Amino acid sequence: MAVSQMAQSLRARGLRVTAQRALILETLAGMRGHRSAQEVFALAAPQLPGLNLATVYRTLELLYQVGLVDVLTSGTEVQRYTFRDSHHHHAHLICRRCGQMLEADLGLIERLRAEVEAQSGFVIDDHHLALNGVCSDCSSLEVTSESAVRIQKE
Amino acid sequence: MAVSQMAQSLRARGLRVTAQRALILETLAGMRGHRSAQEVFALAAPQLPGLNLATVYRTLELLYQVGLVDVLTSGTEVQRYTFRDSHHHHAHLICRRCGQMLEADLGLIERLRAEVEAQSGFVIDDHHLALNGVCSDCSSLEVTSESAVRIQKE
DNA sequence: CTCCCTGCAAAGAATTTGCATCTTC
DNA sequence: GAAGATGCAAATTCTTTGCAGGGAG
Repeated sequence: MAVSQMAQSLRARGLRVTAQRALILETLAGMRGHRSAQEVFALAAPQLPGLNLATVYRTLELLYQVGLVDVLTSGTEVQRYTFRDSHHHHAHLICRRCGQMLEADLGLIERLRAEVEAQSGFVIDDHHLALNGVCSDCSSLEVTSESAVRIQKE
Repeated sequence: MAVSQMAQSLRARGLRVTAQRALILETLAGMRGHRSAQEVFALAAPQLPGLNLATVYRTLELLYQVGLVDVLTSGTEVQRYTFRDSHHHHAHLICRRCGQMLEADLGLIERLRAEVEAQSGFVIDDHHLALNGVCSDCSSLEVTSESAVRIQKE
């Protein structure tokens, strides 16, 4: 379970294990995809009456620093966190038009890691490859209705 | 020059070329690295009295959708934009502790592109590889002062 | 028993929107 | 001249902070 690993990581740094932290981590771990602090809060709050949004912000940031959680933002978006369980090597395909985000699996990234670590002195524990472009739906739309295409949000 | 390309991209979509848009694009193009809307505004405003921050936000978002500009956010940060000139194939190394961001060049990513395009139907025009970890400075610090290390922001 | 954490509430930022007016095509 | 853009200012959201009380080690 994720929480026991968290306890270890926190204690190793003299940080404390609390009900809030455990709940927030488990909530994030249980959610699919990349979630914002607000989303995590919405789902976790009912489980622990009195839980505060500020605590969620503080905890996610802390879990990120400790390395249990990853952060990313795609397109024009707010900060999003992901639980770091399986090290899945996938890329994110982000469409400039509709903003949709797909995931594409690929196992080639891992190869870069050792190389980069050696060069930089970094200890890399996660990666995120974002590919920007236009998805097939949006690009076909463009061809169809010519230059009359309006740019819209969402 | 960047502006002429912009004119083309905009007109192709029935969008207009204005002094503000030209200035914002040129300003971003002239700045190194990844800049926030606020930074672009600060530098551009003196050039065009009356320029409004809201316009900068609207314009950067538009330039992103049109594909002239890229967006990214690393670690715990605000939205940042970059002018898309040279397609430099580099990765960003982001430290969980101090938040510093280094760039590491590597030319292997390009290979993935065709593959991913074929699989997904996306037309990819930019990429961004973020590698999260702990930089050498921070990791040596940890070893030295043991578990007494406090986690701090910035 | 000592700090670390959390809840609360208020402060700050960062972004977005409505609308009247000015411009580009 | 018509539809698109911009400037302003207000409204939203998202995040962060100061503090006093509660809780983990």
